[in-house]
Amino acid sequence: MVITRFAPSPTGYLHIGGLRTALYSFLWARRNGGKFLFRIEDTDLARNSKEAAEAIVEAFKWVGLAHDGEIVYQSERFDIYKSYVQKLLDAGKAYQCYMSKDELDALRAEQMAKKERTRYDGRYRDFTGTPPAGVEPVIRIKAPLDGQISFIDGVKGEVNFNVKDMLDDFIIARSDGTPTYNFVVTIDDALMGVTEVIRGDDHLSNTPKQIVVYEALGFKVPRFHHVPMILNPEGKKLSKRDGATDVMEYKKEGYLPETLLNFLIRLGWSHGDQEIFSLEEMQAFFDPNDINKSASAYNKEKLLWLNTHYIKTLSAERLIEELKFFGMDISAHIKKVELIDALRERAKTLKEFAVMIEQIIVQPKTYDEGAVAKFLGGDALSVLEAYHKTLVQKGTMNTAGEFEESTKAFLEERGLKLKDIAQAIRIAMVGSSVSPSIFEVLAIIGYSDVLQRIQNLISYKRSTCE
RNA sequence: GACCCCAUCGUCUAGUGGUUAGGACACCGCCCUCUCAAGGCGGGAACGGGGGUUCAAGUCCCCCUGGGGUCGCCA
Repeated sequence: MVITRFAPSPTGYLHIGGLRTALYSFLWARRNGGKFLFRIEDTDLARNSKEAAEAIVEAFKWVGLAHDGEIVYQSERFDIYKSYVQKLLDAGKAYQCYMSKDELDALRAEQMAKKERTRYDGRYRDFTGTPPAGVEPVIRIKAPLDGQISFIDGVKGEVNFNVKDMLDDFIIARSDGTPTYNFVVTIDDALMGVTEVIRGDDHLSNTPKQIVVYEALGFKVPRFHHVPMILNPEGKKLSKRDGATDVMEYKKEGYLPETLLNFLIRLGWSHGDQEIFSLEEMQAFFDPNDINKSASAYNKEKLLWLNTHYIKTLSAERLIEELKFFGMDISAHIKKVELIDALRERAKTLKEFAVMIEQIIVQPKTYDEGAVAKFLGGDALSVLEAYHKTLVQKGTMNTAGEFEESTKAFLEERGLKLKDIAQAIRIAMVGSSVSPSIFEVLAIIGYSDVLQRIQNLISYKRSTCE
């Protein structure tokens, strides 16, 4: 049974790097019929907030990655951690260290000055004397003194660390009694039965520490997959300054969850030349052993391209639903499907999509001056008036086909081309010279509103001429 | 600074010793066309450098260079 997990610490929002490792973990568990667990790493009471935890859960919900079981909060498991600290203490595998923070800082400064690597010197490792008064001790684990710690990483391959230049007796419980990260992750991963840990590259050098804990506690070491970081377009580490590292920011910008997932899975992973993956395909093909070793920069153009792809191919129902978030509810519009289909190939984001819809369904309040000057000069206005008259005589019209037929007949009678009137009609309908095919637009706007919009333009033009 | 990781078009990548080094995004050109898109066709564009190994190296080994990460009583 493959059990994976996503374990963010709630210090802020869910960022796209985190979402990517979550996606990978999710897919690998699903592909193997295993479990994908969710844990909130909130042991640092001072820095974590309930809101941040909720924001992460919300973002998770938006992209639609369902986890198995209840969410585990580390802040509710301190008793468990405490018992394991005690276990190590009793077994002589951990000890109390009475070194104060100031002393530690001084030691580090000294080591730094000597250009040595900073490390705890183990002064209380075998201490048996009387502890100094007034110092609350921290608990340190007895790490091996020499040798090598090696493991096979699913993406990096064999990784070796020399104990001498990597490890020291690191702290597993602070002086206030709360346990630290490297200690609790291993306990929880072991207790939750996690078999494969898929996480960011930045944890690679934590791994030997965690292996020390696994071994001290007699737990089975899981398989690790350290996935490379995501870089910003300049090739530097992605930071908050780069903007749009918050998953929910993508929702606000009008990206679909499908887009983001598809984008993220192709960053550092591939399946031949395939670019588009449904969630089902991702589940069928994804294997953490195929993840690239090198970091990858994300590029906005590709993200945007993916979004246009999904907007083009998604069902009208879904699009109508998604558009509501942008204040555009067209679920009651009689031509809603036509509206969606007329615009889906032009909108790059849902945000844009909403604006484009508005430009069609709401009568233009102003007209693009440049377009009016360019396309309504000469006898264009009288042609438009004649066209209006022709439409009035029709009594009613409904489909794009009907509008097209009448318009073509009108033009033919006068020896005109569609070119000669299309832009004038477009300006009447939407106020500018850009829109989808005019016949589709006419059908969407509807017969009576079409007449009115043409009339409006004519009146406007007449009034400005005089 | 120490340790670890990494290195194919501008970007994401294919490539597991023999390829005209393939695809995608972006860019440029042409076609289509009622505008804008979309779409179709075409184009330019890469193995960081140096040594080996081998009949043969983008692929294996070493060095250099460059980039990234970690060195907390943060996670």
